[in-house]
Amino acid sequence: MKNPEIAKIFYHLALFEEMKDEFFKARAYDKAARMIESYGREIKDVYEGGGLEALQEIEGIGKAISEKIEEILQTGHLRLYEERKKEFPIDLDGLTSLEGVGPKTIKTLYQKLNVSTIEDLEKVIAEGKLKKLSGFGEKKEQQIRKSIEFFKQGRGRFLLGDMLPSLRNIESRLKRHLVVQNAMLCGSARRMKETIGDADFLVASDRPDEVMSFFTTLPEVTHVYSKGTTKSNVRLSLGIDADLRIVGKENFGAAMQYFTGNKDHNVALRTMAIVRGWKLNEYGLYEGERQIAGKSEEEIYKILGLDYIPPEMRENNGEIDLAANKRLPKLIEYNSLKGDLQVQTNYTDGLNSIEEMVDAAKKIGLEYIAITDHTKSLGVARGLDEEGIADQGKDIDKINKKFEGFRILKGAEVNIFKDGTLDIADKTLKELDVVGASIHSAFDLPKEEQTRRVLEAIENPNVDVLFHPTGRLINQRAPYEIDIERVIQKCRDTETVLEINAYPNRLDLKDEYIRKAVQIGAKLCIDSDAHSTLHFQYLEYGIGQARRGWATAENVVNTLHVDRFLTSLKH
DNA sequence: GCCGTTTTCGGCCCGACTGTTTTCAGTCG
Repeated sequence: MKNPEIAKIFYHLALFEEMKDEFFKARAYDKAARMIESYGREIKDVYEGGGLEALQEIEGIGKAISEKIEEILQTGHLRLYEERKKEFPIDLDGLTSLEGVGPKTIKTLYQKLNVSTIEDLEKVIAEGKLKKLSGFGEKKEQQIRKSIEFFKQGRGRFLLGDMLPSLRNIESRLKRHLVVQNAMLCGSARRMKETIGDADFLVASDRPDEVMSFFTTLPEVTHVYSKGTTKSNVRLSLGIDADLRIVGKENFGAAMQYFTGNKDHNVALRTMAIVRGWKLNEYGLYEGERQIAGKSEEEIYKILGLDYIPPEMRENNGEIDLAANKRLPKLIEYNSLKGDLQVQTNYTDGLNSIEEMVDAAKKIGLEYIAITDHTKSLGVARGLDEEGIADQGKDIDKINKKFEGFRILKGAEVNIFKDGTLDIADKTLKELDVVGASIHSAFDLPKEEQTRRVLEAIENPNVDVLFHPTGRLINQRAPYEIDIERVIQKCRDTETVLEINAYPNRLDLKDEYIRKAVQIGAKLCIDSDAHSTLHFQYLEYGIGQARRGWATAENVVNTLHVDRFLTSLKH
């Protein structure tokens, strides 16, 4: 069983415990579920490698939960979970996804009205039974009805790249508002997480009423869930929900820290504060009544004895220990890329000409790009054959003469056949500056076969880069089955570069694999996979992902100037 | 159920908003 499925069982156990008023057990299950869900390796592999003891090494997993995991892995289910489901045969995923409906409401609905699904809930509302329950009323019924409506419109996590431009636009309008002293988009967007569930805006102002009215009446706002003096929650026309929190400017840093998260990182900091006899909340760090930090994020980390931790690292994955020991890596900076190694043009499925792509690349500060159009076995993209590649090379030679201080590199995105061979002859590949290899067919090979296929391609001395190494499309297609650790290892051994594809729905490698690559010293690059001049802006998401994977500039080959970059490639 | 820089027992992050409650419970982040 895979991590998300195991995590789900514990999330559900947490809900059941909460229904039974066992809050601390619930918290323990919830924490274990979150750890499992975000764990870098398959829990199954951890267990098979080191048994119960290895499981208990994971924070939040002790004796009882490790034994439950063992039972799940050995038998495929958990007796306790089956019993709870019998006791409360309820569609938890459905009902908990309704805003304003939590475990207590679910329990009451089930026990008093026999509601176990959203459909049941709609029915008792229609029959007028809901508002007659004690603790429920007209308003509550309205709220739930509205939640059901929104649920049906579809919710979920949104691609960072789909949301960030619009959210930043709102952020900058908040910033410019006359009574706003400071404004910031926090939450998972600030951590540059590949997908975000909602948007968290933070504002410093001493006239919160005016800001709150401004925010809740933005043209993008389609519904106001709640509006208070310091906090409100709305739905935006983008489909995503947004929170606004308003604090005084003396609290802004503490609030930034708090609303950037993640939750586990915050809990760890709060615990550090408690150990020192202090209290940390969104208003500041307090010794008794006295605020000892809060104006800036930096001072909070400093007083807690930590180096400043960049938002992208705040996942409680060991960053706090590193910060305490002054050993945080110096993450790659957002403006540090000199080149882009995957660019398509109108020779195949790109929209723009080579010249247009060069102009756009220059505008965002790049010094070189590799033109890597698709190759012949990708029929849908009208991929180039050996002759087409040679012709394009001649064109590139001509165009290169037109641009001062910019270099167009010759490249290709070649396809890896099922047997690990490539669709372009080695003789042609040898002439190119940058050869990227990728999988565009037979996504569903068994793991061992898929892994061998990719390892074979990496061993080809002409292959410089492995493009989008796991093939996933976020929210659309699962990664293909592959032993990514072996692939990373082989890339290091052969000096093949692993791509971090910055396209918003790829972000492939993902953060935890980047960390693996960084740990063992494999080389990385960050590419836009641009199919149009507009796509170079995606590089920012790739850098964000690299930072989430703790990569430094030294780990990323396209931070090098062009000549040094070319000599860094394998020969 | 987890965990240990006061601890192997006795704590467990903390505050805002809403609704139905006249002092608080539930939910959310």
